[in-house]
Amino acid sequence: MIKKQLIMEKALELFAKQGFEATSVQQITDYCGISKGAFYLSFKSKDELILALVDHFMIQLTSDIDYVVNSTSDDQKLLYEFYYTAFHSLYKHSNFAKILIKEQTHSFNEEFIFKVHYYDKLIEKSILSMIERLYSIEVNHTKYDLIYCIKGFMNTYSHLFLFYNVPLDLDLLAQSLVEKTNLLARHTTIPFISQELIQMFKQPMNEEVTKEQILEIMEQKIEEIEEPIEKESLILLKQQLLEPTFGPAIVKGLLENIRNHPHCKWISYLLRNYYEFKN
Amino acid sequence: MIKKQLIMEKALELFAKQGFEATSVQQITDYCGISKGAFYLSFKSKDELILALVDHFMIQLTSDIDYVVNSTSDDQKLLYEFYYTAFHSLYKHSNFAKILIKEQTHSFNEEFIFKVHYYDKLIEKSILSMIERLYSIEVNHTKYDLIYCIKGFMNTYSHLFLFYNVPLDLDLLAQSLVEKTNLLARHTTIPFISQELIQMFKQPMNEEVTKEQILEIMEQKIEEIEEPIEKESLILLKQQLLEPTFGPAIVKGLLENIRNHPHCKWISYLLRNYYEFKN
DNA sequence: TATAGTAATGACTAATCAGTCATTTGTCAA
DNA sequence: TTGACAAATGACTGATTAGTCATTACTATA
Repeated sequence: MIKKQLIMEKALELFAKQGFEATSVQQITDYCGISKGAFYLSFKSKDELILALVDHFMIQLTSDIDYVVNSTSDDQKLLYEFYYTAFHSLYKHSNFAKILIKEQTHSFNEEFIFKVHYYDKLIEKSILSMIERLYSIEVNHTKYDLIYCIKGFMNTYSHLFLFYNVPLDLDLLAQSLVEKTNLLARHTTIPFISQELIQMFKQPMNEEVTKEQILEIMEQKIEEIEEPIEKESLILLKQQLLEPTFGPAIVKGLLENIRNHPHCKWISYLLRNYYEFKN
Repeated sequence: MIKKQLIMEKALELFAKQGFEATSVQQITDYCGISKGAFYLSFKSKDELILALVDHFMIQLTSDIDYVVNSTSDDQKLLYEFYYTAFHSLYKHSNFAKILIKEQTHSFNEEFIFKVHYYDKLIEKSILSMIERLYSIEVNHTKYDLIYCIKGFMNTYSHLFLFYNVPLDLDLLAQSLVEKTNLLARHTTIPFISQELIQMFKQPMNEEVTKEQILEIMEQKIEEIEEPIEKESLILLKQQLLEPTFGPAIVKGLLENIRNHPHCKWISYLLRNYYEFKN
């Protein structure tokens, strides 16, 4: 399991620098100081490795964004917190973000595209719930256009620190985009993404994650994790899921315990949605 | 010369569909119905082919944009015409635009990146002159931020028809982005791209194209082109460049004659800048 | 220490690729 | 018809790749 993480970390660096296809398995194993055979003990193929990377990081980005949208009670601060968190997360995982942008349009692996698309839809869902809360009905016929602009801003402005090494002033960036977003939200009268085009945004993304699937992931993570607090919190949350005994305060507290563990972000996200802890 | 165009056309399709690296020379030649050896009679390498494609299409995009900015006299319509023309050009050359976006971040070839960057700066220059004309001083400390947003809009919204097959309503798209751009231009108070960050935008791009270089390119094109009007216009313009004899009206007319020939866009751009036909 | 079972190795295979070049085919003028 | 030159061919080379597997090294228990 430790070996798997080593490979993922080292491969991440190489993929970000050279691209996925331009990086050979040999290069990765040399950089890790292990043999080629050892690589295939951890991953069935090179493709499986990149899919693991996508899951690992998109889970963090997705749940960071979802969390901030659902936990920020002050509407005045919400948009700022959203941009701040989103760019903070992208910056923290710069190498992954580079891979994401570089390989997004390369259809070398169908499952890769599908996975990225899946998480992208989740993020879109968070953004939608945020703008509906902030601008309510006044923005109803322009809201899909607005989502698209917000995602566009995220993409466009992240290039600055990802590829041009521009020093990142997170506070200023968030402030600047808050202003822009507010301007567009409050004064746009001619949306391009109209009612007709929304279909495009709504294609898949109907599959709900079932309780059984959540339990399965939890059991897996309980094995992996070593930190005592997080591990016990997970075990208790699993029991709670099988047989509700604790009140909402305890559950929320337990969720808070695991929220920042990189391996628990996904569970945290799934459970929050399951219990509908919106704020 | 005809062979070269055949290869470029067929390769363009394949690159757009599969990506540059994923397309083999064998595939291109099979698709053209020629042998592998014949390919290397037209291009020294696979890299030379993509560089030729970049030049061919970026010249058209760059000069389309520059022309519309410099020839639209009505300020009220300028921004609309800009977006309309830019997206029209991107749509017309969809296959190339796909390649551009797919390979932009892949540093497989340094010269490719350099070339794209070069034309990008030219477009940026056109945008800057446009917004300085439209909003003058009022937008002075936010103008680089505004350029970045405009380029971001172009990127973001072109994805819709390039990768999602969204039917393109050019008029609506232009209207929608005009509104957005005006909102940002007139009300932004917190730019992210500040005075300090402008340096990034100003790095290279000092090399002026000399008269000799223009003449060289013209001679080359005169050989290539068969249409009588365009050919004669080029010959006259070349004479004019060596020894000015005609008045500005004739020169402008001759420029207009060659403006829409796909092989003359670059010359047209260079000559307009040389004579400073700003409107 | 002996043994069984697991982890790790790296030489190997089969496939793919860009680019070359000896050979063949086609096209002129004499 | 001939001969000279140019255009076109495709088998070939050498390099690189993902993935395999027989062999070796290591570890823990008896």
